[in-house]
Amino acid sequence: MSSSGGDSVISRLRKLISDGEYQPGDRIGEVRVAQQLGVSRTPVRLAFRTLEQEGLLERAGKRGFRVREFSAADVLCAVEVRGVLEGLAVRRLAERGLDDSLDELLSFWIQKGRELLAKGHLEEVDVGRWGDINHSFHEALVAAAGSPVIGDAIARNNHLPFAAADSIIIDTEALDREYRKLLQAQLQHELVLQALRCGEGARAEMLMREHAFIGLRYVDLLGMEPVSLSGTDE
Amino acid sequence: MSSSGGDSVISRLRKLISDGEYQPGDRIGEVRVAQQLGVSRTPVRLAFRTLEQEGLLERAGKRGFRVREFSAADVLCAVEVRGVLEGLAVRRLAERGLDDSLDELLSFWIQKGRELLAKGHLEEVDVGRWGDINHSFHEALVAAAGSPVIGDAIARNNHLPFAAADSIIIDTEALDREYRKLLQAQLQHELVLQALRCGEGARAEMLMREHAFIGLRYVDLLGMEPVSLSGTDE
DNA sequence: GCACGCCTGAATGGATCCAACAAAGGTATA
DNA sequence: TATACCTTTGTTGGATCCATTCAGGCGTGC
Repeated sequence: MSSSGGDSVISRLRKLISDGEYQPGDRIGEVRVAQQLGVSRTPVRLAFRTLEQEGLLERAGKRGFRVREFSAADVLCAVEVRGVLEGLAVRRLAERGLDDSLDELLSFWIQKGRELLAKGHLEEVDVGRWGDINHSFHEALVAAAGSPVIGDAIARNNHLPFAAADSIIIDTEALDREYRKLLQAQLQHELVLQALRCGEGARAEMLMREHAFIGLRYVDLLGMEPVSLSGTDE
Repeated sequence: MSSSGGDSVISRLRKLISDGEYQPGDRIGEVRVAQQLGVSRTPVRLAFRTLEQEGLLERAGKRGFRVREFSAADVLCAVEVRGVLEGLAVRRLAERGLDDSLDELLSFWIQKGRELLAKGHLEEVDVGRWGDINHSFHEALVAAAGSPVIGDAIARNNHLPFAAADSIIIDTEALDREYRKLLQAQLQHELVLQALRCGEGARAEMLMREHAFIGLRYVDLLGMEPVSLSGTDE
């Protein structure tokens, strides 16, 4: 019994790491994790291999693993990687043409975004809803790119902390500023769809690349604290 | 005893798959693989998780794995992914400037390539040597991109069959044609270095993207058989 | 006093055992 | 005869056990 459902060890361990329970650079042992999660060593060993492939862990010498540390530069780089990959996806999409059903789907999520932002300000509950809308839009784009390869590459990249498209840091203290950010994101979504409809592959690609930065650079511009991962207390 | 060294199960299994021992789409069982490799189920299970992350295996329903199948379109897509990622790497490199030691290293491998191709034709032993030179050049570029994130993404992408930069198919029957291909590749290497020295990020990126296609599209142009993976006998 | 080597302990990797679940086939009933 | 349920079997996931290896400490010899 217990809540040991299959891959739940992986996600629980991932959460432990991102919560800072295991510090970046720390050696991470099978026995301790197994005890902490209340499971045997076997699923932990399996999870370690998976998380190593995901990039959250790295081999510590010949023996064991350690939690990988990511600098702010790494996070920026991961965001750029997502940008070029999603850019590739939309360029291919523009080149092969946008079919009606996908146009409809994208329009649907754009309409949802419009409705969410229509009231002119942002409330705290809207944050999660925007996350869903944004995720669905991106997912639809990537899924339609013609091959699962791009989606896989993006998915693997998204395992890195703060790299995923839906990991925009929302400062609930400054919903006003966040609202302007989401307005910008929404505009970029609409521009991408516009470019796709016109078959403008290069433009769509560049828009998507720029769009990736919205969670990072735009934050800096607005004077917020840049993301830092390693060893910061909250 | 036996030759069961650590990750060797992974590479042996990878080889079994790429050799067509297990057909794409086939369900792959732990017991059979374990017996075939002469090891217990445990390392096989670990290898399955790793290969799943690498994209060679996929979950078959709720239970077990199956060998993933790649279409020609997927291979093309993986090559394009490598192109945009390596393009990103060199653009970042151009933007932050090329330091002397890297310039020296890249020049070294370019010189090696020049020497290899200087005699005006290609011999069979040169194929492997070109592979090494090419690999070193690409590796040096990616390693210098400022963050391991890009390199990781490329490495993961390279696990897909025929996606790696050093998996140019060399037709030893037509070394003359292959020679012209490698001349082109060498020229592209030199152009990239030129662009890097001038800080021309966009140009370097586009050159690198185009360079990625040299193993595929150029093959088609020359009338060779396009790569096909699934179920073809050799 | 320093260095080399041995010994001990701990942690990981591999093998085996047990349980749970899914798929398939057979039988009974409507 | 067809369908539904039950049984049986095979495969996978989890737990435990054994061997191997790496690291650290201590002792002895030079």
